[in-house]
Amino acid sequence: MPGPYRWRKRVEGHFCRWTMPREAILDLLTRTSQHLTAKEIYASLLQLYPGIGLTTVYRTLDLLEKSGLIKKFNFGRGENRYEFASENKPHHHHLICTKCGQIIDYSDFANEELELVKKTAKHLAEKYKFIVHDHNIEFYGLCQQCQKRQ
Amino acid sequence: MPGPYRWRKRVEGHFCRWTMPREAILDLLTRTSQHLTAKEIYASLLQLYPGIGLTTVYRTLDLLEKSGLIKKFNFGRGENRYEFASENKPHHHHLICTKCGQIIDYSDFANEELELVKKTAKHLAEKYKFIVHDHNIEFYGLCQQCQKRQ
DNA sequence: TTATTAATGAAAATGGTTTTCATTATCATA
DNA sequence: TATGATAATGAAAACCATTTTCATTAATAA
Repeated sequence: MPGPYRWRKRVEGHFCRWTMPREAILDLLTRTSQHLTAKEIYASLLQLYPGIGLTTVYRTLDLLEKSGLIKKFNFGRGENRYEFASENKPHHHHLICTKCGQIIDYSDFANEELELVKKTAKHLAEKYKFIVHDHNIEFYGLCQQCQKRQ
Repeated sequence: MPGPYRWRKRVEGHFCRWTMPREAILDLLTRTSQHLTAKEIYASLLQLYPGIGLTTVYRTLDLLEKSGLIKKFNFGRGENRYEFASENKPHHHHLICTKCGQIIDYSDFANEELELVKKTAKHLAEKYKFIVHDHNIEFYGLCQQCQKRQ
């Protein structure tokens, strides 16, 4: 684990207390490009932080999500997956292979997409009086490898 | 339950045998505009078909989904929800209230959206050698009622 | 009508996630 | 820099949607 409490300042106001497990979980998510499950995070941290509990991982992920620092996704495979959400990180969506579960981030046509999304959100706000906070776009199909071994 | 086996013809080729539970489940999904869970379907059918088992509901939903007659959604609330998928039914997506879970179907800007989706799918096929079979767009936010009682 | 075997339903198992509760550790205050 | 209030933790149990098992039932081809 890196120097303790590197994230404390970035996180101020969101939490009563900043602790080692919280630091470790957030730090791991900022360092990976993968979309990890709670169990994967737990397994990964267990090496550096033998005392950590899976319960704490779930609780911390919940808190981090509620404070907007990470995003939670369910790609229809039974478990939730998490990724770090930064203002700096480019807006992106996901390609999901329905065979092997591989997830690819893409951000192509982000401008056109954002334009349509904004327009739609505005329209929906008027038509349904629905306030849009977030949106999600995903494509399902087969990745290159799974096409071959089909 | 309506006349038995009304759906048999529409379903030919997808199943070895067409049975009462299958008829009842598919029929229910074609008659509702809601996005039902397995348990909701089970509870609803129990009145008309007292012998039915929840296991059969799950198994049938699985088969119906695999044969493309229904679609499965996970709106991040722990259970899957199902809706009838017909060629006649207009292409639509969902607004999900993050507070009460209400789901609204919308199909505004369907043409523009489909255009962008097609273009993106084609681009992704080239760039990532990924074959797109399906896509999903959803907006998360607050419905009118939940804005008031916020 | 019968035989084959797919489909069913009850009960048990599974697996991701949440809750409970006694213990530990953070941090504001002295 | 102690200290005390209480937030956070971890282990175990509970929860809950879904899947599996297996003996029984029922659909369909012959």
